[in-house]
Amino acid sequence: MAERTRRTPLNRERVVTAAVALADEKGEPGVTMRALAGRLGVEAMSLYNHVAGRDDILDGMVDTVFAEIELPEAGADWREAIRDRTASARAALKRHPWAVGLMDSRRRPGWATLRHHDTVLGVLRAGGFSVAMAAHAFSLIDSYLYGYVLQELSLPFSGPGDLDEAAGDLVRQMPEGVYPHLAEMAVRHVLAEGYDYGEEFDFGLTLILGALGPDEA
Amino acid sequence: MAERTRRTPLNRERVVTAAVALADEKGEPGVTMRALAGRLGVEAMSLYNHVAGRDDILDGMVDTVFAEIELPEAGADWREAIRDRTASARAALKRHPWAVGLMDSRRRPGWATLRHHDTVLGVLRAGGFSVAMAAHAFSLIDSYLYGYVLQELSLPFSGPGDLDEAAGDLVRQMPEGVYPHLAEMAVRHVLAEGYDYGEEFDFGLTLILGALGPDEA
DNA sequence: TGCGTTAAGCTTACAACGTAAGTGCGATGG
DNA sequence: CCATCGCACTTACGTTGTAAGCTTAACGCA
Repeated sequence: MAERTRRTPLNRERVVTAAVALADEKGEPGVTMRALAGRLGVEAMSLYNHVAGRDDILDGMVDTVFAEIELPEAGADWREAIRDRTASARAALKRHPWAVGLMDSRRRPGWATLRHHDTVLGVLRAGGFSVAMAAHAFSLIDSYLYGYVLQELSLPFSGPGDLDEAAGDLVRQMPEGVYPHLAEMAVRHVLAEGYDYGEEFDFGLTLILGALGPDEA
Repeated sequence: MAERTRRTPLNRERVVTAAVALADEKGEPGVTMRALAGRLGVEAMSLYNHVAGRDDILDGMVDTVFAEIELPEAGADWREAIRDRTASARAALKRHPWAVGLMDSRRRPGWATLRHHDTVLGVLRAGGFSVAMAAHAFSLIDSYLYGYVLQELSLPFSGPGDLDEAAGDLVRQMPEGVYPHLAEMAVRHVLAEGYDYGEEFDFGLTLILGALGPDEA
């Protein structure tokens, strides 16, 4: 009787949540069935009572990330709404750096993902976009968002002004004059004081949002 | 003496090339050291005489994809040049669908990658872009490109007008009216005759290229 | 000609992975 | 009180990347 609540019951959500935390700490390959089970105080095979397998867990993880993105309010100005939701999405994707890498292998969107996409489309439609134009805008904005984060993650430097070790090696190995424009960019721009790649994002988003608009045709 | 050329000698390039072919056929997880060795008529451990390990092979594969992208000619109009190279890049990334998924985990660009980036920067600089503006443009264009391909690959349909099985299930399971805008988009746009997601790409690229330009400041 | 060095194959072995199969226990419902 | 069943457990298998060591063929030089 003293052990009535000896352990909180497992379920799919608890498994996926633990998997997200584990991936945040050790990266996506760190999410092994045994490690995940260990963190939940359970043996590996017990997880199969709640999820279909590792792949199912990865699907759930991606959906969890989408669930973290703040949905825009329906009433607001569409540009404002898209800007907010894009910032929130970018933050979520950087908080869980494994998410972008998983996206291209997941073919089954979860309900949070669907809900998110539906809401964004709703904002555009409410802003006066035709169905076709909303599709264009949606594709363009999200392509930019995902692609930007993808590049951000594979950058050889992490913060303003500091290259990491690998990049340092690379630059040092670069024979003089072979990649002149790359060298110019590195020296005169990226390594210049105060540069932050994060600000690059706003430039592109502003350009895109400025050029986009509901069609009058 | 009859066996002088009993087998063509192995080297890093042959290993990586075989890995690319294997990944094209079986996907990235299909590239196992044993399978790869088998295709080269060799045992798994022999590969380690030519590459540092599986990770090194993956690095090489990504660089191979960049090597396949046609470099723009230096003299041409920058918009034309960027458009051509973007089309070539998109084709290469679709020819090797595993490449985008690998990009975010590779931190060591190969020389083909560097050469490619350098040439693109060169085109922009020659077109009159300042260093800072070239960085903006480069980031924006490539983000769009990679993000677009990423989305394209995770789409639940493959060609115009046909959903694949998983997507069919999904649409059927969608409770009426829960994702109204998604449903509208599916019915009135995506599933409409003649729709091809590939054309979506040009819309975004044209918009971006139209809004970009060398700075006069 | 013969010998030492070296490059690049080979075999063996191991820990860690995902998961199929089957066992056992504790709570719940008739 | 007993049957059922959900859920965790143990065991086991095939596959993975790769460390360690062995073998052999080619080559430089005495």
